[in-house]
Amino acid sequence: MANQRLTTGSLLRYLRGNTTEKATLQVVGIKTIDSKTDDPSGASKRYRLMLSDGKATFSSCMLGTQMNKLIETNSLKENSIVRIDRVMVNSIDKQNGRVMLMLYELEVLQSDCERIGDPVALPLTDIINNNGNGTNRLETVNNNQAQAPPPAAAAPPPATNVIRQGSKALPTLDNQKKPNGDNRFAAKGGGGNNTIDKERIINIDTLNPYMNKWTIKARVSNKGQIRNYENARGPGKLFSCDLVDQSGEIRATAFNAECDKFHSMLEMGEVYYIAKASLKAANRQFNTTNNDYEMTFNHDTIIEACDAGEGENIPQVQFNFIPISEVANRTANTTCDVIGVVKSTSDMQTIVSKASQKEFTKRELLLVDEKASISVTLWGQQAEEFDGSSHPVIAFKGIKIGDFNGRTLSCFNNTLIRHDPTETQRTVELRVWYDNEGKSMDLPDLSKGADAGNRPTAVKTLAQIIAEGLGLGDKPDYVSVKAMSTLMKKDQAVYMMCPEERCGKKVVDENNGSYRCEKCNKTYNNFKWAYMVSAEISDTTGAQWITVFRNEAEALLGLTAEEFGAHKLNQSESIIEEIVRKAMNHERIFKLRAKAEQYNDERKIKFTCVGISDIDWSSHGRRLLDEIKQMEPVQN
DNA sequence: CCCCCCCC
Repeated sequence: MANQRLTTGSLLRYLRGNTTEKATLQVVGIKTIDSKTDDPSGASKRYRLMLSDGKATFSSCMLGTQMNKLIETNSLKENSIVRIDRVMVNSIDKQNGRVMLMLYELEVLQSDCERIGDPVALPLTDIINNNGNGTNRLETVNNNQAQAPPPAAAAPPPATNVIRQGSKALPTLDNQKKPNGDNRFAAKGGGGNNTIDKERIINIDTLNPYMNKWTIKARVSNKGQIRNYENARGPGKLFSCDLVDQSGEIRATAFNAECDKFHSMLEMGEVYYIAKASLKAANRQFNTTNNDYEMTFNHDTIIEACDAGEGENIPQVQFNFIPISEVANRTANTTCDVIGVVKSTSDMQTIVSKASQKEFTKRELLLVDEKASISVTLWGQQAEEFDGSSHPVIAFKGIKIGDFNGRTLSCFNNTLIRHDPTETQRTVELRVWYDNEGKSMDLPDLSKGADAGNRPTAVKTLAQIIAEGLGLGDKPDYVSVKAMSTLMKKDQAVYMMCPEERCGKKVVDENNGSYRCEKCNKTYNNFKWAYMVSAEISDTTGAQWITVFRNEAEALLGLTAEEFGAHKLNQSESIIEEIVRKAMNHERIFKLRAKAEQYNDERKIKFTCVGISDIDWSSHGRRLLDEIKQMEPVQN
């Protein structure tokens, strides 16, 4: 139907820089851009649209690649009606004053339609800087450009070749050398013809490589030291910092001359106006912000300190927290932001780096949230200065995910560590949760081999495991076996464990209400029950003794170590026998870690259970738990 | 254009 109302005049308003309105427009032409990049896969394919507002058309509208599928699925086609949800004006070629509209978000309102009206074409030139009179910019060049000789390195690219991944194909005037004196550095208060336009501040989350003439107002939320490097082009130096505003954050790096200039100027926590820097795709491996792009300060970058009080509305930092349990699902050696309560803190320790033979100091924390706990390593000065004795809420921004013994977190020296951060509601939530219940909860620890149970394993018989010599190598082997538990040392299923969170050692019951931990060299007035179950599992080919710890023992027996320990204390023999009997009468998949250990001069393969699964474990476990609970109330 | 961040 052709009766959709188009937003007359909106194209001109967009081109004049008023890009906030959500106009309804008609797509009157679609062109595929032959990107001529090195990438033949078509991944960088782009579409250029001609849009009509009923009265005017504009033919240089670049469609964001994430919407390519609209065209490829034939949802967006010639004469479709769309609503423009996010658009920006981009000056692509200042020599000739050409501009384009970047379409970042749009919605197809009506796929099939007839052509509406008889619109005329708007010029492709910079209407913003020509006061909307539509004349070619060459006739009204501004002073900067009038004095500038044509830059040798920047022949205007053909319009169809302009938008690509990466910035190399996108020379803008901002990247070219300005001949008229040193206007690269605007001192506070400004001066000259290259001061910052504070009236047109844009949000950090809208920055992209295809725009220029932007200014951001941002706080330095993290600042690195100057580092030296050496590569094929010789030695160099750099520093990086993170910049935030209310919309988001971005990483920025300065090399060599800019490194010297801006490292001394930018202060951690202060707010600055920043204009004219290069933008490129963020390197996910090293970028701890959530921005798709990162910034490089260049020759033309202008940074001006914000006057006192002017930056009050700019946040201190942007966190993108993931729950601790989610760390288990993330790729190792990437970074993330987490927040939690410090449940325990180790003393300072010293290690020697294998690579450099240098000594490093460290401290380990156990960080907890409502669902899980994880080991966090602090290094050097950060470790020395850390005081976790009051169980503070700590936020980490840009912390590295490691995969030792499950999942761990390890601080970089640019990891931001914040005690009781005020910018997030989580601080209060976690404080209340921890003080009321969290401090006495026993949560799954991602740093205690949690991921071992998740790795894919082959299913083999017990005879195959022995015949193939699994576990005899230097590294452990993981294998699954379909088997039934046939024997269990029920009297030794639980032991009294040191109450210290990171210890795990067996304590000696001194039979006077105190319990001695030799590892901690301390005497406690309490202990924790912990599982270490020796069980024999059997299949049709053989039998094997295995050791079953916490999570798997809970799955095997259907109750917690604390509950089991309570029955043991009560000397409820019949209940324990019933629990064990129920655990033994059906087949399950046991996931095992096989690893040879030396016992005097005998090499023996030790099998540790790292996972137990059942055909329908959840309903079975609940049934088992319900039955046990009906027998006798569990005492805590 | 860097990108090291350590050990069990």
